Amino acid sequence: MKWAGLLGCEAVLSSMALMQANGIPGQKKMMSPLGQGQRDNPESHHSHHSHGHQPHHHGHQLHHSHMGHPSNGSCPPLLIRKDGDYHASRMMDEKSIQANQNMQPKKKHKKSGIPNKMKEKMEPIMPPMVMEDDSLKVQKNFICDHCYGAYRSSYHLKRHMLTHTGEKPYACDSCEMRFIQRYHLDRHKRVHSGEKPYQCDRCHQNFSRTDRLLRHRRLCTAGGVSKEEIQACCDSRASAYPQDPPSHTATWSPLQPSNNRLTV
DNA sequence: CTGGGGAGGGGGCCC
DNA sequence: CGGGCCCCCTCCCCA
Repeated sequence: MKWAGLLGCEAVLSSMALMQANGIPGQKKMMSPLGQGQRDNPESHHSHHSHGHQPHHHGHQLHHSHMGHPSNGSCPPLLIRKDGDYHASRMMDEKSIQANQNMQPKKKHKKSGIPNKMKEKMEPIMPPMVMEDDSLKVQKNFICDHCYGAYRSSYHLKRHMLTHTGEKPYACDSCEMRFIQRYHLDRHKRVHSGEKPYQCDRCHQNFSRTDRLLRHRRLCTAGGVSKEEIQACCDSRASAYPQDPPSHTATWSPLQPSNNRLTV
């Protein structure tokens, strides 16, 4: 499909339109479409809570005025192309994208080898998802007008847009840090609390982050290392982290159970 | 190594 | 029931 470079401004929805349609998580005084699942309000993070489940606010105000994006407002800051928005090309929606992905080996998690920031700088001219054989590519219909980054859903695009606007909806109530993604805020909070709820079941080493634990486990189990070797490794670590194992027998686990889906 | 940041993707919820 | 949107988890990069 070669539509991406062909559209004029009139053929796209602006980010404002997108935001009006969907809401941007955490624009000050508003929260995402609480009508949609009415999840957390970022501002509610200022209140104390224990992990995770904030009171839901139901603000729905959109915040139009201060995006401060660099495109001067003469053109829409986003190029949004979806079914119906652009009739000439049949753009795939999220499900179709996923279905399409099933046609190929799943490429779990990006990695072009190009640093993300570099990619943004590299792709201002031609959108990245214009491919000769799009059947082999993940369809990403949501294009950022700032960097031409392509995203699979409006949600991912909106999230990405915050990196341009500098907006960080999720504020830490213990320090001045703010985050674009809520999960990053929750992750950050453990810096303050010092908690390391993720524990390796083998060596009982504790981690504050799931990805650290997972990486640890991968390293432990990578490359045909024998069980004995792993055990030896973990035993040595265990001496440095002489904590008692958790009572449960999960392969890993947050000491405070959560709804994560990690399976090792 | 630790912490922050950007992004991919699964799955749940609502319409 | 399916689509759209979103949350959450995970991954990886970088400082």
